[in-house]
Amino acid sequence: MRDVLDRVGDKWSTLLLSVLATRPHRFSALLRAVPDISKRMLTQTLRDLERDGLVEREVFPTKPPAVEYRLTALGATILEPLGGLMAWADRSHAAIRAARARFDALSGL
Amino acid sequence: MRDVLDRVGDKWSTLLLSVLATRPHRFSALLRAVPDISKRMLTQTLRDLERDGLVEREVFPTKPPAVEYRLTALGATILEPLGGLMAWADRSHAAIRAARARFDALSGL
DNA sequence: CAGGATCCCTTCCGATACTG
DNA sequence: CAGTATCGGAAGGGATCCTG
Repeated sequence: MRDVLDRVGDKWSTLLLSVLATRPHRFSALLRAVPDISKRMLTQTLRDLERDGLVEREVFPTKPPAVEYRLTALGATILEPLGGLMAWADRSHAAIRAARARFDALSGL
Repeated sequence: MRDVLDRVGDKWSTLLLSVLATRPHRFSALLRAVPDISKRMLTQTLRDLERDGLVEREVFPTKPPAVEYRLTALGATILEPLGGLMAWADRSHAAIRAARARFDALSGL
């Protein structure tokens, strides 16, 4: 249970899942689509998602090789609950930032 | 957006929110209700949740002091989307574990 | 192009001891 | 009871270089 949510809670995982939700992407396309992610973290996060069966990897034996990543059927099922959470975050981020500002102001006294 | 999900992705935060969903708890009660959390992490996680306005803290000036933590109205609103995700995790953990076993078996060749 | 390997710095976090 | 303070090991993750 916890390890499942750990993956969802991972910043890069959620971003990658939402990028792949639209259409399959190649490695370098993901690198461009997700600014600030390093090659290292992209590789590692994709491996984790693949290991969990949320993403699948297809290698085209061209020269130079191309690799495409896409959501699996299982991976597609997480989009709805994940979207619910992102919608909540979107609805609530103003209230959260206000709460933080209030808290920090009181702490700074 | 990311920092909001970071808090949700935090293992202890989600556990504390679901414990507090039933009723308010005192510090020591939370310590007992969430096995394996250290005093340090409990304090820190509660501060973060309080800072974000999801949890509120009430101090009773007794001797020795008692402190009660409860969800705020904002904190209560996250329970539904969070529940959706936990339900997904519950539905999918078998498939995920199977995918992991398959992946690890192929990696070990 | 896609990714493995290495170095190294930073952050996380548990254990322990102390306080109002 | 409900914390705070400090230390030290473990883990996260960026930068860089190398390869099929």
